[in-house]
Amino acid sequence: MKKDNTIKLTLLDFAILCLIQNQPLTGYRIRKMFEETALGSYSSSPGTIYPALKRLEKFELIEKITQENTSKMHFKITLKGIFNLKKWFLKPIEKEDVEKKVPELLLRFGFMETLIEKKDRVHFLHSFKDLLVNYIANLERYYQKESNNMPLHGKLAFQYGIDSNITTLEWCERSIEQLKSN
Amino acid sequence: MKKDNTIKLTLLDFAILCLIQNQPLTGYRIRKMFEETALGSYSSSPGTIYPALKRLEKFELIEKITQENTSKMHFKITLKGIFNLKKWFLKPIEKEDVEKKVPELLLRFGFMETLIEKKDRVHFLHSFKDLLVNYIANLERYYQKESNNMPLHGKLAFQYGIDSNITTLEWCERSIEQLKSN
DNA sequence: GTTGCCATGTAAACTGTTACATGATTTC
DNA sequence: GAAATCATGTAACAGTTTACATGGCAAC
Repeated sequence: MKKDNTIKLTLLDFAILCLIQNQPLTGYRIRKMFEETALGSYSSSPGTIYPALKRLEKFELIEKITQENTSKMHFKITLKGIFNLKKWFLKPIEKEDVEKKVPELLLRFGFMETLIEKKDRVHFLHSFKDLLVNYIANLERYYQKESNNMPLHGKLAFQYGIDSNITTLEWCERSIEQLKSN
Repeated sequence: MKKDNTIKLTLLDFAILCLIQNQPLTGYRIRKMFEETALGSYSSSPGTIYPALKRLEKFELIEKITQENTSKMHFKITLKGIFNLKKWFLKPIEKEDVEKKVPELLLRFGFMETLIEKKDRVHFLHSFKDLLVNYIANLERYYQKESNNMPLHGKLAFQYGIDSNITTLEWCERSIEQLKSN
């Protein structure tokens, strides 16, 4: 019996689980995915990936398998891995996520399609949207009050923050429509 | 005589230098700035800030001073610190910065106003813009070719990447105008 | 006079970076 | 047969997180 069964995983760990949720991959393939695809923001160096795979294996979230034809070693997600991935996908979105962890939210959304029901995926976007509306209002309120004391570059950088959150909000709205009409 | 006079600094180190470039601050004030202002993406925990201050002091980029009236200890940027900050502000923007390090570029832009001449600040934005145009074209080319093989969520997440880069591009263009008319 | 904020730190555990190292397989 | 790519790792180092720890000062 374990005292603490909560497993603490990094964003990279989840990204790896996402990648292999549908098909087993070799460590090298995983590295190349991070290096060459749109997932480029995650480290692909061997000193990061191999220790991460070891970690995930230790937690029994992935397992080594050997494919008959090629005899090469692949990593496959386990049931426990699927369970943890699902839990992560469905975790309620917090204020803090919207303010500081948008890339993580996008990773979750981008890979939840096969494991999560449509109504929960739509709910994810609605929740994301609602928090964004609130956050943008706060940013605009702050800007109204403080912008006269800000230097030009400060103002522009702050404006960038508002702009990019509005873009995210509009993306949420369009994505909700896309999901509904699907 | 030192063999290697290149000082390797983290993004947090630069953020601290940015904050104190105009007025000395206590360690606590610096922490609060990261915690409460728009700079919230940088860690504000004491275990991060105080070691960073020690690091910067070791490199002689900041120094401790005591203000007469309050007798409290403040950190002040040194000439060497100013020099390194300026060098960082003026570093040419690379392809990789635009693809993976936009927050760093925004930090540089947001705090370069007092130390960098206007023509160089405009050049920064132009260079940023040009690299974005190219990156967005690549993303769109990729999307055109691959989107039919992508699952819905993959497409939407990828579209988010395109959208947010277009927003950044438009922000660059507007900011160039703002700088010019100033 | 106690609650809360100002203020500064340390220690352990963990993650990630960089560089090194090795060997198999594929391609020209 | 050489070069490039596939493939898997290790070691040293640096930075971050989390938790712990302490004490002064101000406000109510």
